Amino acid sequence: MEKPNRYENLARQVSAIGAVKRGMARSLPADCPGGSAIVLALLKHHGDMRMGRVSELMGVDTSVSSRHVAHTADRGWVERLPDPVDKRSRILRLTPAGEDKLAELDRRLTVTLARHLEEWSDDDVELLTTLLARLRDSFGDCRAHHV
Amino acid sequence: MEKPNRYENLARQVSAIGAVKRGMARSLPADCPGGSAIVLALLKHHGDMRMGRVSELMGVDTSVSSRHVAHTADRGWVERLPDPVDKRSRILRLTPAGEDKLAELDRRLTVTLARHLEEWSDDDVELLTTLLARLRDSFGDCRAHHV
DNA sequence: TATTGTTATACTCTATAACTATA
DNA sequence: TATAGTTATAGAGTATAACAATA
Repeated sequence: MEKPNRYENLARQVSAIGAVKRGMARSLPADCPGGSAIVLALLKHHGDMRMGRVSELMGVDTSVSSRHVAHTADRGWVERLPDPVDKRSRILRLTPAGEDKLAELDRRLTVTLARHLEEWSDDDVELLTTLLARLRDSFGDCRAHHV
Repeated sequence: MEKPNRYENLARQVSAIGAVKRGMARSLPADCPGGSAIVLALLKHHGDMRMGRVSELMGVDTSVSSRHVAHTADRGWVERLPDPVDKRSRILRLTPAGEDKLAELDRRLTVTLARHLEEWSDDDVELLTTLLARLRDSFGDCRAHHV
């Protein structure tokens, strides 16, 4: 019940946002955990990329993204193509089955968000989206071994 | 690389905010995992409360909050007092040791956030904080068994 | 030597279910 | 019967370290 410092409220709200993330995750089908959904969305939004780029965008260690991508590849949603200029690397590409899966995820997610955010204006949704992107950007590449 | 629907960008940014949460969590001391830190912050901000209120504010099942609170109580940061009007319930209260611990967490957190958010104005920090609180509020009590 | 990616292991957080005690 | 809280178990997510293949 005391005077908060400049960041205390922000920190508490960022922590609380985990509840929203879990609410969104509950709209996912049983065969697609959250990590896989993020991989599909990143490939759709940014196009083909290497493994390292996935871990960079997710802000996790490469060991983590490797497992998430393996899950999507096992189900035929993503293919891992050889990189012609670096034989150590692999190029990730969304398959047609992956496109279909992502479309299902988007349908489910839209239903969930439309239900909870019906009173939000388009402008407010966009403003929050922009600020979150900026926050993420301010933290830079915050994977553990880079700190 | 296609036209996103109304919520696609927001969903991706909410997912990405996990990286910021992990970055903040790395500023915590070894004896205080994130769940314990949240419990201490909630008691400081909202004052004494029952177990059920903690799970409500954290947006998790009571089994989860029970474990987090137990961790803080084991270390003497929180005491669980009997509720005079309901013998099933327990009232949680921050101890002086808990106050000290929370002060340490705030110091560490402020250092971390000040480093990453140095280019943010106070107004923008406050705006994002407000929007996050509203987002959390729009999702209501999104614990699993209430959906 | 350094880098890209994979795998094994351990830790944190969470939900479900079964349980105790009390309302 | 219903509710407040605890505990056991299982699952998802992540980081560290060790490793193989290539640059």
